[in-house]
Amino acid sequence: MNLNPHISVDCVIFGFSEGTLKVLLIEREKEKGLQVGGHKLKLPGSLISEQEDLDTSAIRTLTELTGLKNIFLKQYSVFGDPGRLKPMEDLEWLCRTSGMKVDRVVTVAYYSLIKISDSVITDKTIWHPVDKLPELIFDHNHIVMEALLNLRNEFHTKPLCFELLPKKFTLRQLQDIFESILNIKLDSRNFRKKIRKLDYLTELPEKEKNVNHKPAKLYKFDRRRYEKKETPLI
Amino acid sequence: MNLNPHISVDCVIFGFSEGTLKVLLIEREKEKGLQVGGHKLKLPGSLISEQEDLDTSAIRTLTELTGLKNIFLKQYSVFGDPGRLKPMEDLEWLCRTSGMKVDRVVTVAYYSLIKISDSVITDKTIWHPVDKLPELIFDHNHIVMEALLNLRNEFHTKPLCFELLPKKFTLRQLQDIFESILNIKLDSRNFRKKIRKLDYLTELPEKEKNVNHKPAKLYKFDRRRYEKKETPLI
DNA sequence: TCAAAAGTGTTCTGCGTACACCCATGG
DNA sequence: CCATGGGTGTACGCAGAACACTTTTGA
Repeated sequence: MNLNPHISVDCVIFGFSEGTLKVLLIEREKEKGLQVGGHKLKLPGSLISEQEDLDTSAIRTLTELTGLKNIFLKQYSVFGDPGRLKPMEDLEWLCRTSGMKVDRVVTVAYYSLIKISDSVITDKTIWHPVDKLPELIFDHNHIVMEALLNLRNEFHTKPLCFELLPKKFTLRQLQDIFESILNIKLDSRNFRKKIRKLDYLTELPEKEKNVNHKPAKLYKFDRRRYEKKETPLI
Repeated sequence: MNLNPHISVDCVIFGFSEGTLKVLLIEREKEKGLQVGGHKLKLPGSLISEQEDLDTSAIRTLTELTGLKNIFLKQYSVFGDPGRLKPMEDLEWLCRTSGMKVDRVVTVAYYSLIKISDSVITDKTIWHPVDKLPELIFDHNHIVMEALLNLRNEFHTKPLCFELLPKKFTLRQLQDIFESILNIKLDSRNFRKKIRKLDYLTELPEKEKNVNHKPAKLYKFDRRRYEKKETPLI
């Protein structure tokens, strides 16, 4: 496969567990003989290949590096500052691993939001809380922060929350997700009132089990019905 | 100036006159000896130069090709389909004019919205109504349509409308702009009620002149006050 | 019987919407 | 005095926000 050493793709994969939003990072291989930057983390991404569309490159790269499949990636920005491939040791690492003389790279950035529990990922990957990221290589911290802004915007209008829930879920779980991703508090009476009006959320004839409090009803998201109207959720 | 033959920028400049939304296009030079595609139109754009940031490249390119200065350009998407440089005669034209062996180009797209009357533009440029564009080179028709979607979205939340109005304007002018860009009808009583609540729109002690009907009051947009709150306009 | 979370209804306020008439000017 | 567009107010319905108590379960 022919790489194009001028353009890359990077994927910011958000996930949700234990009430916090996380990003999927990759441990850059520790290299002997090079002290600096040995253990840095990076986003899954790579140079694109010559005959591939950008979106396809992003999807393939993500699968190769993390094991994730069938993920919808949204392109949200491009980063092309001629000085973005700093510090020097990061650039050297890139030249070594790609086997190409790399100079300036414009990167096309994608993001997605997935359920951590479902995802089968390789052992080089790490889910790291977004709110206290270490220093990543190149401008990847910046790329993550921009993705987060985009995610929050989309969250209001698209049914992203259901990506994070099991098929059957309680309204409390749904509310928790809104609260922590958007970093707000919601009144549960008002929240439920609003939810009840959405005809694409259907109540199941089942309840939670084995909880030591009143068991909650289970609901599911009916994507068919949702597609018909494009109404903001919250 | 060193060109990078792998990455380009393209600018979709929208303008408004005679009640319709227009795009700024450039006549590709008619070339003798080449029948095909002689008179095609294109967006202002070009390959980026090696040491320049993407945004800077876009601004510079726009000025060079159209004469427009001090325009805020918003990056909204990237187009990188390996087959986008079709048809063949368009690609040949690009190689000839850039003097480079060009193969695949990923283009970063920007858009903006300006007042046509103000703009000093060179004589190779043409303002063309968006709703009946001819066939442009490469995938530029597609790039324009994507820009239009983004423009309409932004129009609700950002004070873009004032870019299209003179410093002093009437509420009718403002309403006309909303109606035609968003392609909707507004009730003028309700529209004015809403506008009156915005404290960053200030009434001037002046009126329209030389109209053969009741002259309208003039208003101005107070950007200072607007910056303090980021409220959607409509 | 206790702890813990589920579940429910009312009131108030502000916003969007529908709708019809008089006013000031130039010709 | 007429044509033209400027300018205004009211009433209704819906949605968001504030707010407290009862219910069901497992331990």
